[in-house]
Amino acid sequence: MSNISIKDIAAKAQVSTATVSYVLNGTRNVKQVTRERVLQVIEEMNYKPNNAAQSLKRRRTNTIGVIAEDVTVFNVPEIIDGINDCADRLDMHILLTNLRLDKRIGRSFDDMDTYRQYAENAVSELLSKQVEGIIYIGVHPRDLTGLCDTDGKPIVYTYSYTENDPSIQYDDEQASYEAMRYLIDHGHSRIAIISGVMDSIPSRLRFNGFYKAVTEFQLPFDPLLIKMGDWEAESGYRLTKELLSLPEPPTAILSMNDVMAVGVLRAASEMSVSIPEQLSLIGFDNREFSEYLMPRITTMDLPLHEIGYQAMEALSRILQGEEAGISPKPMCRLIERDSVAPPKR
Amino acid sequence: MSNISIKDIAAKAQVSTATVSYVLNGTRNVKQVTRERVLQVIEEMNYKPNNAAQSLKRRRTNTIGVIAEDVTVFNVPEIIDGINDCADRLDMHILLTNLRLDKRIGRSFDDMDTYRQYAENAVSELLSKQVEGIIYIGVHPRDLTGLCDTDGKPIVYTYSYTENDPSIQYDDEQASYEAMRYLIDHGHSRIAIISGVMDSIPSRLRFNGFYKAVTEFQLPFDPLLIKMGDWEAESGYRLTKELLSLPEPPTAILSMNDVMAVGVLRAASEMSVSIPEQLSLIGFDNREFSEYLMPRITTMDLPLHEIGYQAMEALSRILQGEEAGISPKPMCRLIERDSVAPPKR
DNA sequence: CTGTTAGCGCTTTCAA
DNA sequence: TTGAAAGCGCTAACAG
Repeated sequence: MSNISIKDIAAKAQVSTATVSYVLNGTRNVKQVTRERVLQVIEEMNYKPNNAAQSLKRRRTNTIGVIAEDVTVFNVPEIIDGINDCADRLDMHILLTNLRLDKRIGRSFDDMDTYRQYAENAVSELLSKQVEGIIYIGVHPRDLTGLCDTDGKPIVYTYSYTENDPSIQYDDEQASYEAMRYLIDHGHSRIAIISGVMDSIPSRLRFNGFYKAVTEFQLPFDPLLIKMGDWEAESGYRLTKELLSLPEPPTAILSMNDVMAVGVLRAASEMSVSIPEQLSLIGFDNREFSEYLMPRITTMDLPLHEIGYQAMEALSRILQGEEAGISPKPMCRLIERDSVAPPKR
Repeated sequence: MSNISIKDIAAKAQVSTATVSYVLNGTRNVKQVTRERVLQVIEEMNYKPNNAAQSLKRRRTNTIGVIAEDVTVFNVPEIIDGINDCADRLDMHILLTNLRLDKRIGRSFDDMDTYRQYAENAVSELLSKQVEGIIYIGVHPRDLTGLCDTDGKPIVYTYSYTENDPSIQYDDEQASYEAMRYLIDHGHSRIAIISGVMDSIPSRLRFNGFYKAVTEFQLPFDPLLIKMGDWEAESGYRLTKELLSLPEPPTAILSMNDVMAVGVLRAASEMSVSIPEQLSLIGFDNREFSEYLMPRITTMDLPLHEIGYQAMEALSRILQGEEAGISPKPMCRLIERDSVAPPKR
């Protein structure tokens, strides 16, 4: 059992506790033989320094807190992984709190009051554990201003943002612009878009990218090709049916997420419209299943790992007293698969 | 900034530090007015107790360590969530370490030496942080005997096991038996099975369940219906082609995971064998995508949340000085969807 | 009901 | 090159 303290080591090695501390931390020159003797005793007794005592004394923990709204939501684990990746390099430690929002409050993210309590408790606990900063991982990009009071400690948001604190997000607008360009490059001009719920940031940004491409490439603009979904497969299904029933149906659909793309697939299949031969499809998120569908769908990969990594970097920079710095937004990357082909004429 | 200590509170509230501590912990009766005064000052100054100091003094941290081999692997987040769920109720805290094994060593889990170092460091760090016990979450069920020396602190394994320590796993054998029964109940008797790699524990156990059903229900036993896959979609694809080319092909396939089931779907589609009309299919794992395939596939849901929950419970019991206790293995649950139908005759 | 005080295990200043 | 000793912020035994 680890009730061995520096004192036990000191006694057994016949030195003072100070000396043990010196060899442990390399804070001072210690005679070679002494050092070796101490090291050996440490080894023998399998001594592990008590981190609580160290933190108390040093008044530093090298630890940051990570608050995840829900670790079971698809984007979160990869972001955590990115944070870990960076933290390992910086020799920082992570204290992870899982708010379990999905299980506890379902999808009602609109009303912050319902989960503010959870967030506050998490922050409070983390602060109590002397973290030097916090990274907050949302499950859905939205404005979280006023959610957490971190008592002056720096906080960085990912996959969400606030008015005052730094936040790391990928470039949604660029992503949908790229997707459109890819479709256009393949010869499409009658391109429909199925959005997520319209009060969501990504929906708006992705629309911007869409419009930008439409404008820039002078595509015929047809409001009938713009459909408002709600992120769920059912809406993709329903809207695709509408789209394909149009007198002049689109030759390609850009779906704002992969889940709705599943609905597109189903609708197309039911209407005997084959993808990609008669209809091209691009999804968003590069969800794991997008690769398993038939056909495997072309989709936008979200730079989740990098978002986490950058969040950790930014926080570290702030901790060093530097500016958060505005590294360029991580970019999405198109994963080319089998759901896009030139339109048949 | 939280450099406010109990002393500051004591001074401002004109009491001793002891009194502050008493009201904070409710360890002793404190006169109503005094308590309120203290509480108010605490509130005013936004005081948060220093956890490091508390732990040091109390010699208890109420904290356990969780070592996840890789948080980005599908089974892990849900297990973590279960641990969290239980830990919240027990008022225990979690220190999570992500080994990042998938990114660092890929799939070479066979050679423990390649990752022992990571595991040892993780344990060592956790011990240093005074965790009272550890839960280890594997990404693949296998024997981990000798991986970690926890220096006498209790450890519970999930999704893996060792010879000497308690471990929580679901019942693989029962699961495949149930799947078989479901198929049999639907009228199938010529049932093929596509396994994972054969040196894996789940493969063997699921085979046992398969045999048990075959024996118990006196199905015609045909070795041609037994195929060894490797967990990947490609193997499901290839083996299904073999199966469907048999003089007397099976009417149903039990695939030992959902990924290989995707291969089954592809092969069947290519050979114009429709599922479930001409071929029934059951998968394993209830991966998210299984619901998005066409048809939505019937699959065995793994009780991941419960595994995590039970691991935490078991650890807590050990910490209380009780026996780990052998609660019954959590059961898998068949998720009925659209890939099973009676065989056509 | 409240206060004084010894220490938890460690780092670090000061002194030798 | 080493040691003595003062605390870091807190809890709890002891005293009143």
